[in-house]
Amino acid sequence: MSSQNIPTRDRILKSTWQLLEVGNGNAVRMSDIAKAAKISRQALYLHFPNRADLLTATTRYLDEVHDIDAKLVKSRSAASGTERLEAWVETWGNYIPTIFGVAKALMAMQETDDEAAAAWNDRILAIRDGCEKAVQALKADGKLTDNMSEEEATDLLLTLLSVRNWEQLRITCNWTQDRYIDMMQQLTAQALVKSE
Amino acid sequence: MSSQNIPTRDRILKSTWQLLEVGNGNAVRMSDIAKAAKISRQALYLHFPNRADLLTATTRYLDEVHDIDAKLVKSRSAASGTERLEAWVETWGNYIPTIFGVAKALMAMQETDDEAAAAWNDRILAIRDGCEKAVQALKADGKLTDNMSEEEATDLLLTLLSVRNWEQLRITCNWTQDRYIDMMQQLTAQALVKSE
DNA sequence: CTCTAACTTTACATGGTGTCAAGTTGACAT
DNA sequence: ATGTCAACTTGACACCATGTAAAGTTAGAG
Repeated sequence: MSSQNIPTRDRILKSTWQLLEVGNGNAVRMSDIAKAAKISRQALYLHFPNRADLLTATTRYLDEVHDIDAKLVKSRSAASGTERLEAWVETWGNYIPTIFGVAKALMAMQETDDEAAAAWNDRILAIRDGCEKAVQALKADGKLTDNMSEEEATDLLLTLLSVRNWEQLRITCNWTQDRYIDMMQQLTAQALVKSE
Repeated sequence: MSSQNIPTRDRILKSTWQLLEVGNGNAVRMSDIAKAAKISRQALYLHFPNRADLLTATTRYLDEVHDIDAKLVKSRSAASGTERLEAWVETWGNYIPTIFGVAKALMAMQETDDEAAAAWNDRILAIRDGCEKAVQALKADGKLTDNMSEEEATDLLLTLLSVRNWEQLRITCNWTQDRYIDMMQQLTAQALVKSE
């Protein structure tokens, strides 16, 4: 097994991600992860103090593996505000499937665990930042609708692009990923771009 | 205390609702409910076999108390498709705050408990029906956008009007209820009504 | 050969749900 | 007055997941 050579920590993170990925974020226990990583449940706690920490480390791991920063930089190079909004929706929307499992597990923990709540909040802030930048680009072009303030526009964009909405359309309603992206691009443009 | 005279079952349902309401659906235990209803934790199980059943009974109780059916009938009497969409968004959107606590608790249970998942799904189907009717009214008027099928339009409307989106805007982003309704009416109209 | 870091095994505390069984209480019928 | 029944109480316990604690194993580096 080549997986035996990978450092334990990485093997744990990879296993965590895979289990959450195939199970769509449902009910993955510490013991399941340990089994998948071929170590004892207790050894997990030698690497991560608790479940919340393991999950947040997994999101960081995914960000690294997929070099999300590079993709974000690319989406920021769009010429006009409308193109930038489109690019942002596409970039983030296409990243959701990757992190969905871990995100769902973190969201579920959030209700009861303060640490998990803080961790998830942190990630949301990063996404909100992307939304805000897109709104600002629109505003700079004089293309932001007069129906709302920049802050409201950011709130709305963040809400439309939520992981839950992706889950609803992509998983529950069985839309294709392309259809989801397409629809979100339309929807956000209609909502935020001034019509003339 | 007048509450001593109310039949136990009703007192339980009322307590459940109140606890979930004030706590925004967070972490209400069976023992908390028992204490609030002034009975022992075990007596709860004489009235409801488990937590999922208690929660679903609470939603039905709320539907009854607020006579939601009557409100829905009213929203269906709108003349045009666009008016009907507007009325539906307003009716449902204004009902969300009432059921939010219970809904959140039920959604949280859904991840692990099959019975809770089925119960919540049942409720969603009822709401989906409202969305579908609104879309059909739009279609009948020839006002449904050509961008999507009736089914897709229903999926989208259901997603936009989700409890999670309400929570995001109303609680997390601190929007007023009026602003929420207003924005949702705009958003759904832009997305679903044919522009000419 | 020894020390140490990474791991294993076993055991146990905690906190919530749900089950079980034996007792209490008050109203109502006979 | 007595028995019965339903609604409740009390106390104990099984289950399951997280997290803690402690003692033992093992492989590699000095």
